[in-house]
Amino acid sequence: MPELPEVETVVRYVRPNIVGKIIQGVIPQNNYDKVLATHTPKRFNKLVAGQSIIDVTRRGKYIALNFDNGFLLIHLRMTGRLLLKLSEDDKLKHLTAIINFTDKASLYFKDYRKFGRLYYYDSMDYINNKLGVEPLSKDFTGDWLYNNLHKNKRQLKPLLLDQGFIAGLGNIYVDEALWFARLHPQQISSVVSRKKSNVLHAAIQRLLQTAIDNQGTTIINFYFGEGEKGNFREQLQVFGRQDKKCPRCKTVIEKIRVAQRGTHICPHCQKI
DNA sequence: GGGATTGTTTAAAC
DNA sequence: CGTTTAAACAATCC
Repeated sequence: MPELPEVETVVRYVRPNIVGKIIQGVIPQNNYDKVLATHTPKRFNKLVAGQSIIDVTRRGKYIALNFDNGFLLIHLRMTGRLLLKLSEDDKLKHLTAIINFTDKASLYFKDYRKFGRLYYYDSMDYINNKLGVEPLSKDFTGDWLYNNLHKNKRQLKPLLLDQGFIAGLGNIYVDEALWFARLHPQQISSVVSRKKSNVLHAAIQRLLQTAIDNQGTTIINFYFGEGEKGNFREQLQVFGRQDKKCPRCKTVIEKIRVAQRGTHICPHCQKI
């Protein structure tokens, strides 16, 4: 379940291995042309073939291969993985695309649920207009969060999950951040106090940065490189810890549903 | 077999 | 209009 820290971990893993390479072609696998979200395979290849990778960056949960002219974006969705080589036991039927380079190297897109997609855009404008603030950028300030929580009248959890509000948060880090700020996920955003908003702001930034430092969180299926796991799981306070005790007050953590998503809360610390 | 799981988009309902 | 809910997408696990 790659969220911002996991995507950043993948970017840092592939960047030194593919910067400078020239794309020869992008080949959908297993008849899954749908993996190319923006163009037909023929058109997609016309746009990316011959392009040199200047840099690999991240915007929200998107990975961006930067060309001199244009961008190839990759979204891992839930189970997507980027591999620099295939191991013996990699199941070929789970491959959805291969990006071939002119030096015979390849970047393999493996995705057993097939939700992950590749996109080509001339500029990042389309994606930038769709996505909200980068939570680790200087634009994401305490003032920004407080003001924008109060511009909306929505439940906190679906608001924080909305990529058009803040780009990159997912189920894990939202549950963790709300617990740190002692905020109930169904609290309406416009009534959050300045004090709690500030705690939430600090928690979001600290969680994301610490998770990146620990190469992300592996719950079930986040791996990068050659099967390496993220180490942040050990630092989770509520996510996946239903029926266990709240680290703060020892109340039993509950798993509830908010906006159709499994949601972990301490019923004592987090009240509406 | 039924239900939950995950992120995002889109459509419909409120 | 703003917000909420549900379905769709795919495959697997319990």
